Amino acid sequence: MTSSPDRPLDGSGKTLLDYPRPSVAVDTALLTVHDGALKVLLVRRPGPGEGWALPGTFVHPGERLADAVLRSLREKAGVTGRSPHQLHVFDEPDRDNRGWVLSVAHVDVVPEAALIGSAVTAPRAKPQPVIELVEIDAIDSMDLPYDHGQIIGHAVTHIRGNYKTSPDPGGLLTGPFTLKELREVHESVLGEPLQRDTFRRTMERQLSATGAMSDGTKGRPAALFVSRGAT
Amino acid sequence: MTSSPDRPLDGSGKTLLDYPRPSVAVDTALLTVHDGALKVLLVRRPGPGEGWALPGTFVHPGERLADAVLRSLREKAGVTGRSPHQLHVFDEPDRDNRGWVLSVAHVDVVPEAALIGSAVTAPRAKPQPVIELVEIDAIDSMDLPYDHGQIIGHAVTHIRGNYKTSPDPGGLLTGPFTLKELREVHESVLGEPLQRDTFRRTMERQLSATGAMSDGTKGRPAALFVSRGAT
DNA sequence: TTGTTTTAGCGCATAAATGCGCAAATTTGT
DNA sequence: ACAAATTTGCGCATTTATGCGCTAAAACAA
Repeated sequence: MTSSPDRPLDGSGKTLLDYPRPSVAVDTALLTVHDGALKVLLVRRPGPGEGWALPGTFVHPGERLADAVLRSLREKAGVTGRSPHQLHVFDEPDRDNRGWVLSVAHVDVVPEAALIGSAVTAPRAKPQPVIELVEIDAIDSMDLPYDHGQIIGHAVTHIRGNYKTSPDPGGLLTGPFTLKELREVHESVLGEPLQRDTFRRTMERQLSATGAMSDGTKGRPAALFVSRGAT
Repeated sequence: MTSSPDRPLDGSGKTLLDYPRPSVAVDTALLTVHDGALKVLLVRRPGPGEGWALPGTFVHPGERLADAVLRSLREKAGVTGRSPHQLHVFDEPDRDNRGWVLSVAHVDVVPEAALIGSAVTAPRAKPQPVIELVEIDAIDSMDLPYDHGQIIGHAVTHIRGNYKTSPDPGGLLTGPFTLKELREVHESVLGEPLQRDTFRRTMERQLSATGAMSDGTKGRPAALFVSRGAT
């Protein structure tokens, strides 16, 4: 490829395109809660190097990293409407046998309900599913490619840190929720039980009561809340 | 450039080199404490687009991001022996008029003593210095290029977070130190006074007394400490 | 020897945080 | 009407954290 005539030349009379450049990929640990446990979404890689991996893609020209993440989640997993957060750039020069590839790891959280209609729940006409949710504790025994195991570790640490102080920062609960629902989703993410009063005191100042009560339950209906400042 | 014959082909018969790729740069906010204030190291950019900026460079093939950071600190500022931490990838497609450039922002901390002999303190034979230390509060009025102002903001937040809980995690104090010296360097980084007893209680469990006392002072000599787990 | 200087340990009052048992409140079921 | 179920507010004891004045300790100066 020849130099672009409309780009500035440097001190050696060259443009950026005259120098070797890496391919840049994005990989995303998409976390959700299913059956009371924190899980990560894996996709099946076809062809050589097949197996389970995090959804990812190479970044296209003119594309933001987050846009590449969103494209890969849609194309590989049928998931839309996320807002990924950068974690770390994995830069081992020989991490990919195809050549020099940097991977910008991301993390995002998705409510289980948003996976309805995605490849997770599509009828399994094929003998093997293209996507699955895997419990965090089962990742170590899966032999994922590249640094995907490390990416998941980073992601879990990051998200659990957020869940220590803020009410459902990942938006796992859609719509108003009760204090008990909030605590339970936090317990699922953090993987440990939480003391009811301590949890309530931490969260209540960041919540707004909706004035409505939960319904359809035997026993005292619980008050419904939304997060303050949540859109 | 033609495809490399020894690299795997993808489903379209192409290698990675057949696809457009961005240039990847690293930029580093190198922080230090000087005269009791937190400062960032800026370097002078020659030629077009001259002015002050964070030290940075393009990543070379086979090079880790941290190695590129170290190379840029050595070449642009004469600083060696650091261990940079990744902060964030700045990925605005048009952030650089030379073409598609991603910048991986880093942060590191350097003791003022390690700048001795670097370009900071070299005799100023030229009419303009090539390097300077700028107080954090003065950055907003400097009109730095690209996203360097944001990088500095991220870096300061990150480092100040570390200094809230750990004794001198950036290694600004070289060798054993007194509790007062430790507190003073923390106050310089955080930009606010700290309560003596509260600070001591937070830090003392992460410190080992050396058994030695400071000397050469009038008044009671203070005990000397090192951080636990510090190399 | 005494006084001054400097550092920091500590007693203590106060404030804040935590965890738990109890029961008020509000529903459904009989 | 009463019982059962469920949620959660709260009183309270306990634990933990904070800030400050006082002074012990160990140096140097006179």
